[in-house]
Amino acid sequence: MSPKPAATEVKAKLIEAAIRLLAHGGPEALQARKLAAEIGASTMAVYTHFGGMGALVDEVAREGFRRLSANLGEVEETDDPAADILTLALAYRRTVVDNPQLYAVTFGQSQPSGQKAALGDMTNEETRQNASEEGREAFGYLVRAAKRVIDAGRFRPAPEFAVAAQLWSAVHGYITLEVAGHFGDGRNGVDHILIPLATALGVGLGDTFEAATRSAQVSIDAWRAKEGNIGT
Amino acid sequence: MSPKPAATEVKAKLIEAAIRLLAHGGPEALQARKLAAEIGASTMAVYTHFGGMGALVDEVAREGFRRLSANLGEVEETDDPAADILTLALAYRRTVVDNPQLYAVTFGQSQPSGQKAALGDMTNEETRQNASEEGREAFGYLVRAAKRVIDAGRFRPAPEFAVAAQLWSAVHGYITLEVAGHFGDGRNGVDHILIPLATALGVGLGDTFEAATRSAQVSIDAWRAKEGNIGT
DNA sequence: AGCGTCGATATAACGCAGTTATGCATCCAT
DNA sequence: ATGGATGCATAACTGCGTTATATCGACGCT
Repeated sequence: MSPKPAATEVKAKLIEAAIRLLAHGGPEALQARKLAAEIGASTMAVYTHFGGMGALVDEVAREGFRRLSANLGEVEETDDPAADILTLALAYRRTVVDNPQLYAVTFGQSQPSGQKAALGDMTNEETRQNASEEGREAFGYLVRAAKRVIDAGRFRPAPEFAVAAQLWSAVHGYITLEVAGHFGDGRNGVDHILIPLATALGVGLGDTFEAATRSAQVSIDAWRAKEGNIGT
Repeated sequence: MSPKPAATEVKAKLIEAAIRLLAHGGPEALQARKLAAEIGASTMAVYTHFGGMGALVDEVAREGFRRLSANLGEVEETDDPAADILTLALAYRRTVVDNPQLYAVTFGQSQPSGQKAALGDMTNEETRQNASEEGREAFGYLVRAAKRVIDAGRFRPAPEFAVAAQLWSAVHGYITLEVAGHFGDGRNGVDHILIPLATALGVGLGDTFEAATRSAQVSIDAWRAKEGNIGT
């Protein structure tokens, strides 16, 4: 019937369709039958290529990490590494805010309809490791940035992993809560919470208040120029 | 058949059973049929008392917030408000770590099996508001603590809501990531990430490094005495 | 006290999700 | 060219939330 459509194309098209449906209809739109209809195939496609919806969702989660990594990778390293950290934070936020549904899945915060659980399967080492593997690359950008700030003498000497983990906690926590709707509209949250948070954390990690504020302003100016000062 | 079992007892028993099953079997154990069997009733109990699984899960989420509030409320206010903040953070963490499945539901990170979505229904104002209402009380403890630190002159003058939101972001982010398994075992994460993070944020918010470190130590000592220095 | 009404529940069935069984059609190797 | 293997569509199976229906018990009124 179908003239053998380029083999593994189907797999990619399924993930692509999954992310598209996810963005529009939310997690409940992520269903085998809907996905199959979307790419003009039967539900069997899900099973021949992934083995089940669970594995497909895992792939979607990994793709989210990949896109996050890509977006963080686009942040150029300037000669002000402290500013780069806030720029990374803002890029992190933009990525998640632009597609909250995808990142709800990526961070395991939402498990669409089927069986497997988010935290329930944290005993499942394999799944956890796989997801972390992809996440580690994204985290790597923070580690690298942290090292540069320390090397520049702006942050106190410390293991860059621990410093990056603190930055990650703050930024990830902020974004999670903003997307959950706890901080009013996005612009307000960024101005009054995320930016002060990043600045304060920088100061606490060793930067001077003045230098941290100046670096933040540099990053903010670039951000406003890029994203436009109005918006989500 | 049943001698009219105290009317609204059933509702409470359902939520209780839900939390118990959740803790053991994860989100996938949160099913109408399992809940009914657990309390020795039929699935109709869910519908007469809640209207559906969605509303029951919402109630479970609220109960999670109530327990969190209760645990935060048990933190006494000492004459070192900066130490109190870390104590609150540690109590927050303990609450979540002791029952990660419950708080995955509470924070809307996991939607067991049925229909409604976590972030998908963030357009549903009512649900969002209700959940936030209960969460606001827990958040209130942070706001109050933030105000006390500012009033004591340890933090720079600032709107206490913004300060509390920054603290909340950092702590919530850390806990989320620790529970997701990104920070190795708990003790390691607390020592190398959460405590330095809280201390650094305190410094950035206006405290001196020495005072912040001293206050942190006060809180840590109390924590170790209470929880025992070995453990999750 | 008798009777009617109403609310809660058990039973059973419905709809829709993931999944699986089966057969066919297409492609590759021999 | 033929035989096996692979991908896929169809259709049936399971288990979930949910709903329809009938029944049972309690309460209020006369």
